[in-house]
This record gives sequence, C-alpha cells and structure tokens, in this order.
Amino acid sequence: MLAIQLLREKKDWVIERLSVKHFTQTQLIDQILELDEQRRQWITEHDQLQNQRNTASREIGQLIKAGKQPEADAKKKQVTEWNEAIDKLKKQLDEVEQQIQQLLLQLPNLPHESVPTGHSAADNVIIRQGGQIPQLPAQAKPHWELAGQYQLIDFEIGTKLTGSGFPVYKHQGARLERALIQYFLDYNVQAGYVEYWPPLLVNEQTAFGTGQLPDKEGQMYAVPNDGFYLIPTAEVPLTNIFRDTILSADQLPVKMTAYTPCFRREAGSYGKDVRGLNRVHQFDKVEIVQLVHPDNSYQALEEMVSHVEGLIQSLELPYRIVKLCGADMSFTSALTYDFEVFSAAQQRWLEVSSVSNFETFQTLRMKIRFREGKHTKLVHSLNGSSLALPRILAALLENNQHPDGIHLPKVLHPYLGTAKIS
RNA sequence: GGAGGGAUGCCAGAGCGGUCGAAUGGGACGGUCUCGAAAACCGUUGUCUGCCUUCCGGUGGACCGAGGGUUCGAAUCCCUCUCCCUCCGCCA
Repeated sequence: MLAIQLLREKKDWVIERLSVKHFTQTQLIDQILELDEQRRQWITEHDQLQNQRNTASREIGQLIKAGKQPEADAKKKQVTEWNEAIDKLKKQLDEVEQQIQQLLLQLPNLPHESVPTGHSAADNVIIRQGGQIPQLPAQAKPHWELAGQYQLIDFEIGTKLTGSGFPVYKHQGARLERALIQYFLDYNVQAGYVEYWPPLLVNEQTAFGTGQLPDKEGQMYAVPNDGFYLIPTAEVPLTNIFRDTILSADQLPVKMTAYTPCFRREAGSYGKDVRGLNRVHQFDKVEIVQLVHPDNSYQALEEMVSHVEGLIQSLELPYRIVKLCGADMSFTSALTYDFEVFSAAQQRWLEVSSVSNFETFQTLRMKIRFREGKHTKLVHSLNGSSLALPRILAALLENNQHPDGIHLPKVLHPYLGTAKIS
C-alpha cells in the first residue's frame, strides 16, 4: 500500500512512476486526495466537538459535587446534543476512511527508477548468464520421463490422492527432495539467516499483510470453516512475524529463512506449462526474507541476488538472471530479479527464484517499523526463493542424464550419500 | 469438548465511573559523583492522528486484547468475540 502522504506531496511523480507499470487509472489518486481533504475536515470538527464534550463533562462532575444539580442537568442536555453531532461525524469518517483505504489498495507499488517500462515478459532485461548448457543427445528425455524411469515421482498416484498437480515423490526422488531442502537451508543459515518453521495455514490479516488479500484470493487455497488460507509461499508467515512491531535500529537487518510447502491454485494454466514439474499446485520451496533499514534495501537486494546466484552455481546448473520490466512486475514489487535455469531436454528456461524489494509497500500494511531518533519509520521488506524445488529438480534430472544414470552435483553427494541416481 | 481464572505502557504490577495516558517497582537511556566503573541520587522513557509551525516544538483527539452498549463522563459497569492460564476429558 502506498502512503497517502506520498500522494499529497508528490502526486505527479507518483503518476509518472505508475505509468512504468502501465497503470493509468490516475483518477483514483484525485479521488483519494479529495476524500482525504474531506476526511481531515471532518476530523477537525469531530475532535473539536469531543474537546467541548470532555470539558463540559468535567464541569458536570464539579457541579454535581457542588450540589448545583440544575446547572448540571442543563449542561447534560447540551452535551447530549453534541453527542449526536459527534456520532454523525464519526459515521461519516468511518465511511470515508474505508473508501480511501479501498482506493489506496488498488494502487500498485511504485517501480524503482531503474525499471524499464517494457510491454511484456519479452522486454525483461537479462542481467547475466552463467553455467554451461549441456549438449544432450537427440534421445534425451524430459524430466517427467526420467522421473518415471527411475521411479522418482509418481504423477498418477498424486492425481488419484488429490488431483492433478500434486506429485508424489518416492524412493530416490523423495530423498533428493529432502536433500535439497536440507542443503538450501544449511546454505542460508550459514549466510546468517535465522531458520524458521512457520504455520502453513494463515489467517486473513496475515494474508492481507503481504498483499495476497484482497484480490488474489483466487490464487490461494482456502479453509473457509476456520477463515484460514494455505500459504502460497513462506514469505507470508515469515514477513508477518514482525507485523505490528517496532524494532530497534540495532535489530536490523532481520534475516529469516524457512522451508515450507507452497500451495497455489494456478487457475487458468494449461498445456506444456503444466507438464511434469513445470507447474504444480503443491511444491516445496526454501525462502529468504529480510527486513532492513530503508537506506540499505537495494544493497540488501543485490546481496540476496548474489546469495541465490551462489546457490544455483553450486548446483552446477546453467542459469540467467533477469530484471523484470514494468509490464511483467508484480503489483507489490518495486524491483524484481528472476532467476531461471535451463532445462536442457525441454530446451526452455524455467523460473526458479524471484527476488524482490517491496520497500514499504508491505510494511505499511503490516506496520513494521523501527525507531530512528525520536521517530518511527517503516522498514523495507525483501524476499526471494532460495530455491523453488520442482524446477530445480527438473533441470537437475534433464541436464545430468547419462546412460548410467543421473549424475548429481558434488554439493549434494553428502546429503544423499551417493553421486548418482540409477 | 467440560469447569474456572485472566488480558493495562519495554517487563512486572496497581487502578472507589469524574484532570488516569494511567501509581509503584524493574529495565533502558541521559546527567551528577568517579581516574574509570559500581552503588547512590536527579531526570527522561509509548503509539496513531487533526490543526498551527521552516525546524525545534505547540495545541487538540484517540488508544488500558477486539467490537458493541449504558452514562453528561468508562481502563473501571453490561454484552459479544478473540487469545492466554489452571483443572478434567480426548489425542499425534
């Protein structure tokens, strides 16, 4: 959510920034400012009446003590009249505040100055590329075939148990999944992230805090009986840990990591996008989240990018880092880098991580602040995947297939107790 | 699931319906003292928000788990909800 103060003070600049995200409903801003004007006027009137009432009530107490009942009764009558006006103003205020809030929620986060406008994902900027794309023989198999051949994943049983997009990992497949989780977490903890294991169900307020609600309910699985949502990413519970918190400056940066399953409805997806592990409804992911001083957030973003890059490099996968253009960025992000690995049998790049700076867009909603001198300020929130497992697994299987089995990257050997799957 | 008890500031813990944003203690911070430190003493110690002000600040309003109600006036009385604790039952 954008701060209304920003709209008041830098309206033109805000509109210019929003245009990078192709957001053109700038009349919303005028509406907000108009309502805000009205709101502040009502607050002034309301508070003044309340001041009068507080004073009069005190005097009534004095009068009664002094035995001047008639005077007290007269004043009571007066206050009762004020009360009616106060109630009316309060109702109007509540309404206008709700309207403002509802409109504010429709404004996306402002993109960073460096974000190119672009028109589609094709205009994203490749920052750099690394690793070696393997030359596979013509008969190379996509990961879903390899998963079947080595009995690593059973997609059909998952469909039977739940529905499509809920793969069942087994044998070396289940072990590899566990090994990757363990390795990713160890890697993050070593870099100073504090490990968490949060709830997988969250309440409405938590889903609101990180921006899943309103509007994106359709992407989450819901448990309506209890008012809960299954988390689409560990970002949701992790960031909300500090909701309604004022941190001291020396607590920053807060660095958190967690493994969780992630649940996404992915309504509207189809075709080769959803084949095998390319897009599933339940998947495993290790996430990193940082809460930082606003002056340091872009430095933190770069640090997170190289952190994730190091992880992918250690897996010996060909990758590229992409800076998203305004047209492809999420509603909540100010700057996002996507990581893609090359899946050699499918011959396509798969997104395995998305690292973003949200600046104060989330923390304003969550009221995550820190103390600076006499004042409190909002911290900046950032997060990234390190990493999403299914596509990593897909690329590992496809890129490392050999006649004698799947050769695993060295870093995983100790976690699996073997160098290859056969 | 059943029966009780509770929710107050960074923490602990008071609070007859009328200057209570809130006693007291602890902690933290600043100062005095000291070569320095401890102790002692003094002081400071919330958030949100309207208006005024260039800043410092000034001046109103709101907030004692959340939401309603009673009243001229609610931290204090009533109702609903949420959460926590104790006991019983059930249970991975």
